[in-house]
Amino acid sequence: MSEDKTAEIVLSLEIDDPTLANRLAALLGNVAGLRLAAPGETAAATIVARDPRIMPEDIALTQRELDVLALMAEGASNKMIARQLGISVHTVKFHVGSLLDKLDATGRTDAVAHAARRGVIEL
Amino acid sequence: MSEDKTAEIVLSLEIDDPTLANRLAALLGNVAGLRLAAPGETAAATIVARDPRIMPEDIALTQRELDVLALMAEGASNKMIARQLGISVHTVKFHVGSLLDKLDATGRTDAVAHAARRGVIEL
DNA sequence: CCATGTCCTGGCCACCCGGCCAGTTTCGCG
DNA sequence: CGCGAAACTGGCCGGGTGGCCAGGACATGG
Repeated sequence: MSEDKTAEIVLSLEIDDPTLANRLAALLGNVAGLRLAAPGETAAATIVARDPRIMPEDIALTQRELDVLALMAEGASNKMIARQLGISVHTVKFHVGSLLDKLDATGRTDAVAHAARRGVIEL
Repeated sequence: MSEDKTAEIVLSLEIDDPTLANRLAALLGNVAGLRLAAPGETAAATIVARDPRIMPEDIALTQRELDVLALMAEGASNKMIARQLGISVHTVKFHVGSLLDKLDATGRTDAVAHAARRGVIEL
């Protein structure tokens, strides 16, 4: 494969909105140095709709809550989290409770899902 | 706000690789009808590296397991899943057990996280 | 100095979860 | 026609989870 610096950049277009997709395709089709990927072709980059990571405002979580949240996302139990952070299980429960509250979740699984959706944590 | 059909499409560029990012920025900067988003600006679409959705191999999950998994990601309890799918809690547990096994997870939270990471489900 | 917020800990308890055992039905494939 | 895979159901039980009560320590800042 030629690693030519001037090689075309292959872009994959994954936009649900047909209008936006067509306009982008038309626009990008005329750009020298760019090429839209053929179906199934491996692209260097992908154009997706919006970006879920761009959050208008992130939730106000304390450092400790972020610690607990990160370990929760790893599937750690309260006991494991307690050991990891060097605190008691009760304290972990306390932080988990705050998390459920702030993230508007019904359980730890829901909390991790919400946090991931809002970009608070990176899965 | 002018909802002109010919308005510029604002693109956000989120590429870690500096080389690729610079080349794309240079290329796209000259395209009429396109504009790169200012920091913090809401973009119509985002350019990301590669595509996380392109998975070398997806896990072999049965339809029912996918049903259960989807509801798990919504934070639903076994009881809620059972009601939703019209099956017994025991059966839900059965499917959850298979899920934990196939996804190599230690609990339902871990299972959802793994599934999301591998693109099996969309958070 | 006292209020506020964060972090930490304990006990108690109903409920949920996951793993174990067991079984049935239905379906497609060889 | 058997045989396995998938789906479904049951009981049992130890341990995990989440909600409630209570309290204390420590730093920031009004």
